[in-house]
Amino acid sequence: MAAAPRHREKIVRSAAVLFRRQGYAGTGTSQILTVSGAPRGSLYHYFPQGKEQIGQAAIEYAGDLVTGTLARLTEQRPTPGDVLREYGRLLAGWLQDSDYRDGCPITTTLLELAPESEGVSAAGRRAFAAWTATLEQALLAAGADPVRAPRLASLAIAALEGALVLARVQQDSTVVTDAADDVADLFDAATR
Amino acid sequence: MAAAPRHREKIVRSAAVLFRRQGYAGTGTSQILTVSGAPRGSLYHYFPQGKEQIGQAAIEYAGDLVTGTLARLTEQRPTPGDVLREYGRLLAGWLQDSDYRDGCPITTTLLELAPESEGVSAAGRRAFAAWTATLEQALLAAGADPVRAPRLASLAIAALEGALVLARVQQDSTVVTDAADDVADLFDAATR
DNA sequence: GCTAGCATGTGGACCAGTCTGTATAGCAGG
DNA sequence: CCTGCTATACAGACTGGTCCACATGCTAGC
Repeated sequence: MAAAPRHREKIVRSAAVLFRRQGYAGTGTSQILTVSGAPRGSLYHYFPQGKEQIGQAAIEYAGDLVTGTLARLTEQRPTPGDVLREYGRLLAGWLQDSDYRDGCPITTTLLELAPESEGVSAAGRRAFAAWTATLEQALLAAGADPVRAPRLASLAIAALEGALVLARVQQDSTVVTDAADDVADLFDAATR
Repeated sequence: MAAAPRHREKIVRSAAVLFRRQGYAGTGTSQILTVSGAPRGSLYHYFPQGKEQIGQAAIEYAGDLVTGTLARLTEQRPTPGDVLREYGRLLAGWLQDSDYRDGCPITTTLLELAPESEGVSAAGRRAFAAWTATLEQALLAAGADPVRAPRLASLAIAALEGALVLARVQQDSTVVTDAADDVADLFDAATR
């Protein structure tokens, strides 16, 4: 080895931030390079398949962050309903703090590339699966019906995902906390 | 007047289809022209503010189609819950028929441009407002609590919106019908 | 009722800039 | 000295947008 690989991480992180705000096609590789401070050579050294591979890496990176946050909340909060309520509040706060620019970190890229790009679709599938699995485990641990749990978990992710779109367009994050609270009530009812 | 304006409509319709599948930035004006059969001059004749104005027109066009569908269902189906269940089935069918390419017709463009582009954001706001208003009216007509109705309507749109993203990535439309059915049960409970 | 003039819309050539991706030279560390 | 990485110059395709000559069909004036 030589010259520590300083740039790979910065490229992925910068790409994730930019894709989240302006979308995949709306973000040029040059912009990723400017923001990350990496030279073009490094980009194609780490990502020989080019931009699409960066899209995949960015989704994996951002997806893991969300999974980690959900897992942490699951440990901290007493019930699955409270996990969801708290996560809704977190999302609403981030949205407001960014002037309604930072929505879901993977949705935009996925909508632009899925199902056309297989690699990106697979990364998105893994991310969504991990998120729903985390909620599903929490529901099962709280005594929910094994048939009902996965469906409720998917509903929660879908509702939050959609609420983030509405909130961004309406520049009002109420819909996010409201949706989280409503589905959380369903969680409560299913684990009582 | 002279030379009947043949091309405007075709430009908007083609743009709506393309934006829905590949996103706004991922669709070039040349592609819109090829698909619509219009010449470049016509595009900038009808849309002097260029591509962004087409994005706005495409959102208005697609938004009105959805509003119309929801209004029609509201007349045909006995309860708001049944409207939602039926609409979920329609969406799932369209998604499957298009090999999971045709999701929500306005989400992708909105996520790419909102809140940066004011015109596009406003068009999206109007579309979402019309959709939720249609469901809200149905809920109120069925005797739902005036405080609860708008919130339930927003939840329904958010859940469907998010479910369409999940379904497209997972190439499985079950989540759409499931989400619609779950929220429809809430509609039923609120109008009983 | 003819025609000149005019607004509306068509068709496409063209431009400057940007895009993704390639090629290759240089550099640091084992 | 060889390998992993950095750094930059460059290429070809394509982008959104401008411009202008031309076709079309209504209307005012005679």
